[in-house]
Amino acid sequence: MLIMDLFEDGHQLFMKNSKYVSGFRVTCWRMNKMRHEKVDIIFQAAVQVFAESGFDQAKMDDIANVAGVAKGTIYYHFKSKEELFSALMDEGIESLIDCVKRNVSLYSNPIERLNALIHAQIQFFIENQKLAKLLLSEVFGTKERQQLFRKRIREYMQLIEQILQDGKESGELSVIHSHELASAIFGAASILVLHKIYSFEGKELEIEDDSVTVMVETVRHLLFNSLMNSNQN
Amino acid sequence: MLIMDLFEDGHQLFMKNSKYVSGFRVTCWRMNKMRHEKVDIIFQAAVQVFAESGFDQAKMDDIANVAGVAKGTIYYHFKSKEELFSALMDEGIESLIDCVKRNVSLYSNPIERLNALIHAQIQFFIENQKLAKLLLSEVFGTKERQQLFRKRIREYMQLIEQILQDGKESGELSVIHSHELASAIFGAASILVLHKIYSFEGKELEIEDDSVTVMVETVRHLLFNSLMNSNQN
Amino acid sequence: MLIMDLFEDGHQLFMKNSKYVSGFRVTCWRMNKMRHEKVDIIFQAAVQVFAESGFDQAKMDDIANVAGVAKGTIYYHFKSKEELFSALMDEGIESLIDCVKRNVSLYSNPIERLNALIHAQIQFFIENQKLAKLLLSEVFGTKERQQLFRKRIREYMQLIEQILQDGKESGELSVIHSHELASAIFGAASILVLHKIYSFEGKELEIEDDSVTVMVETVRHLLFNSLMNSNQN
Amino acid sequence: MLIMDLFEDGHQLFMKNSKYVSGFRVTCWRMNKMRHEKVDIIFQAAVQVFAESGFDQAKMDDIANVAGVAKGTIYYHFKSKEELFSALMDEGIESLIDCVKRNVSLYSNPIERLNALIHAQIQFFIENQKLAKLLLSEVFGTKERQQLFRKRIREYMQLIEQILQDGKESGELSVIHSHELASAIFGAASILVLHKIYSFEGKELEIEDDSVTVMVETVRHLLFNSLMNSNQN
DNA sequence: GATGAATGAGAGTTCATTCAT
DNA sequence: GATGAATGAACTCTCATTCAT
Repeated sequence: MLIMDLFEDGHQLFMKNSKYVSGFRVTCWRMNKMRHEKVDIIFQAAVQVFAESGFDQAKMDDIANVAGVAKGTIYYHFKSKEELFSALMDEGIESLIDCVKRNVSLYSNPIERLNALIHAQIQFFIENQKLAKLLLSEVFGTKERQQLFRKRIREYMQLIEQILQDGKESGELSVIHSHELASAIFGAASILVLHKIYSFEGKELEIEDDSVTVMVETVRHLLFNSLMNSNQN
Repeated sequence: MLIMDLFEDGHQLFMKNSKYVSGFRVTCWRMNKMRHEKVDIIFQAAVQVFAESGFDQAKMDDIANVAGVAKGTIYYHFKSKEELFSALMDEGIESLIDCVKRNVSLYSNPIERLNALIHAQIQFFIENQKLAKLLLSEVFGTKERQQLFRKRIREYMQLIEQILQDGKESGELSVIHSHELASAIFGAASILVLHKIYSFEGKELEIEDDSVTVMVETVRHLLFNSLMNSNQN
Repeated sequence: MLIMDLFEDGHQLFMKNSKYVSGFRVTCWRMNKMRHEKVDIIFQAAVQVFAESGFDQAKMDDIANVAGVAKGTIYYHFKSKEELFSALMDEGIESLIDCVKRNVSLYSNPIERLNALIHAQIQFFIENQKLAKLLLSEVFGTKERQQLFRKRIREYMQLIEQILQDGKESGELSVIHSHELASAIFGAASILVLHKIYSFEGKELEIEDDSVTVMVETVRHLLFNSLMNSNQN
Repeated sequence: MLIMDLFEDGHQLFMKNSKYVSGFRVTCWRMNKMRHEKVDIIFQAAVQVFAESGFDQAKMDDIANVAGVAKGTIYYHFKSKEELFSALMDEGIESLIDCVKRNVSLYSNPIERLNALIHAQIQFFIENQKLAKLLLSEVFGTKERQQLFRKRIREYMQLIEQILQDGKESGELSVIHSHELASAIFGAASILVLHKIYSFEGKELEIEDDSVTVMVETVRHLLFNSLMNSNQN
C-alpha cells in the first residue's frame, strides 16, 4: 500500500472559508488583521502588479492605478516601494508558515505531518498563485532586500527539517542530511507548482483542478516511494 | 544496498578539463566557440554583473567597467541589454543541457542515467555558481523575456522526463506523473544547490567541498529510497 | 574721548521684561497682540522650523508637529505656507522697527540716537536669533516674496538714513551719501551679529555674553572713530 | 585730507580685461581654467538660474534649458544639483579671494591695502552681480551645505582681519576687536552692494555707473573718518 | 572597430493643499 | 474649529541607447 493513499479520505486541510486579506488569499481560518481599508486595497493592487512584473519592473503608477488611488496615497501609507514590497513578502511568507503549521499540527505521526505539509504548501501556492510567483522569483536574487526573504524562507524550511529529524529520532523516517533534504523537498514542491502555474499561461489554475491532486501525489510518491522498482532487487 | 552507492567508484563525470568559455565555466569538453575576443570579455563581465545584481539592477556601465571596454563597444556587439542577457542565458542553458546529456549518455540503464543526471546538474551548478543564481532567479518571473528561458528550461526537464518514461516502460523505474515528477526533481536539485550557495554568503562554494557530495547523496536518497522506514511495515 | 564711552552708563535699552509673543521674543514693552491661542502656537512653531530650515526646506508637516496641531489646522488659520511665512516676517520686521524706534526716541542728539540704534539692533538680533537668521537669509533672494521683505527692510534703513541726515543738517554728523551709508551701517551690524551667531554653532548666544558688548563696541568704533591713527597725520 | 582721496588717481585695480570663465565674470587676469566646453556652458546657465531663483527653487530643467543641453548632460558632468551648486559657489568664493588678494598685494601700507580690498570687493560684486546675489543669499542659511560656504567666506574675512592686525601692530591703524571688525567691514560692503543691486530691479548695474564710486566712497568714509564732526570736540 | 559624451523618456519620491468628517 | 487621509503636480535623478569622431 502506498503511503500516499493514507490520507486520501480522512484529512481535511485548514483551508476552508479562505478569504482575501491584504492582497493574497489567506487561508487556514487566519484572523483578519483589522487594517485601514485603503491599505488593503493597495496591498491587493501591489500583489497583482508585483506578481505581473517583478519588483523592478513594477511601477508605483501602475499599483496606484490598479488600486484606484493616487500615487501619493501609497506613499502616505508606505515609506517606499521597497517597504511596500517587503511588507507584502513578509505577510506572504508568514501566511504560508501559519497555514502549514496549522495543518501539520493536526497530526502527531511524522509521516502524516510531512504529508500534511506537502499538501498544505501546494494548496497554499495554488490558492495564492500570484504570491507564489512573487515569492519564488524574488526570493532568489542577490539583492540586499532578497536576503531578508531568504532568511524568512529558511524559517519555513526549518519546519520541514524539524519533522524530518523527529521522524528520524523516532525511527519512523529514513533520513540522511535532514537540512539539505528539507530544502530539496521545498524545492521539489515549489518548482513543481510554479512550473504548473506557468504552463497555464493566462488562465488561472483552479483549486478544483485535477492537477492539484496530481502534484500532491507526485511529491508524495517522490518522498515515500523509491523510484527503483522493488522487483529490481 | 542503497542505489546511491552504485556509482560511487565507477562513473566519471564529463567535467574534467573544464575551462571558462564566454563567462561561465563550461564543462564537459565543450567546444570552445571561436569568437571575437572582445565579445568574450564582455560576456564574462556580463555574467558577473548580471549575477550580482539581476537583470534589472545591472547597469551597462558596470558591465563596461568590469569588462574594461567602453559602453559603446558593448552596443557594437550586442543590439541591446536584453539581447546580451538572452545570449548569456541561452549559452548557459545550452551548456547545462550539453553537459548533462553527455554525462547521461554514458549509461544505458535508466537508474544510472538518472543518477548521472543528478550528479551532473549539481556539479554544473557548483562549477557555475553565478550562472546558477542567474538562471534560477531570472527564469521564474513573469516578464516576456523570461518566458523564453522557461521554454528552454523545459527542454532540460524533458531530458529528465524521457529518462523517467524509459525507465517506466522498461519496468526499471516506478513512476507516476512523469511530467510533474521531472519538474519536481529539477526543483529539488536546483533549490538545494541554490540554497547551499546562498548559505555560503561571500565565499564561493568550492567544488571539492564535502557539501557537494552531501547534496548529491541527498537527492539520490530522495529519489531512490523511501523516506518511510521499511521496518515500519 | 571716544564717543563710544558716551553712553556706557547712562542709557537703558527698552528691552527689559521682554517676552515671547507670537514666536520670537518681542522686546521693548511691545503690546501683546491678542490673538487666537492656536495661532500663537503655530507662529512659534513656524519661527523655529523656518529658522532651522529656511522657507523652501521647511515642511508644513514639521510645523504642525512642532506646534502639536494637525496640518489642517494651520490651513484653517493661514491661507498658505507663503502667507504664514509673510505674516511671520512682517511681524518680525515690525518688531525690529518698533524696538529700535522706541530706543532711539529716548534721545534727541543724532549721535546718541545713532548709538542707541546700533545697540538696539544688535540686542534685538541677539534676543531673537532665530528671527535674525531668517530675516537675513530670506531677505536677500530674488524670489517675488522676498521683494516684499526688502521693501520693509528699507523702511528700517530709512530710520537710519533719517538720523544721518538730521545729524548732517545740524552739523553734528559728518556724512556723505547718507542713503548708501545707511545700508552699510545696517550691513555691518547685521552681518557681524549673524557671523557671531553662526560661530556659536549649536549653543545659543546668551544675551549676557560679553560678545554682545564687543559687537556694540565694534560697530561704534567703526562709526565714530577713524581707523586711521590720528598720529598718522 | 581724506584717506579716500589717497588712491583716487594712482591705483589701478587688477580688473581690466576681465572675462567670463565658467559662468561668472572672473577678473584679475585670472588664468582661464581649461575645461570641457559643455561644463562651462552649464556653469554659466547654473549661475544665472540659481541667482534668479535660489538653490531650492532652481530647477535642473531650467538650467538645462538655459544651457541648451539635455538634463542628462548636467548629470553626466555633475553628480547632483547639490554638487553643481557647490562647485559654483566654491569657484565663486575662490575668485573673490583671488581677485582681492591680487589687488591688495600691490600695496604694503595697511591703509592702502584695506582701501584696495574695499575697492576690489565692491568692484568684484558689481562685475559679478549674479554671483553676489547667490553668495550673499545662500551663505546665510542653516542648511548643512551652507556651513561649507560660510567656512570659505570666513577665509575671506581672515584676509581683512590680517590687514587690520598688521596695521594695529605697526601703529598705523586704530583697531579694537579685529575679528569682529573684519566681519562688520565685510557686511558693510556686501550689504551695501547687494542693496544697490536690488534697487536697480531689472536693469543690470553697470560697472561704469557712478554708484560704484559712491559705494566705494561710502565704505571708505565709514572706515577712515569718524561720523562725528571734529568741530564737535 | 571602438569610444564616451550626450540624450531624454521615465521612475520614485515629496509635499503644499484640500475637504469630508 | 480642528482633523488627517488623500491628492497629484512637480521635481530630482537614472540609465539604456545613440552617434559623431
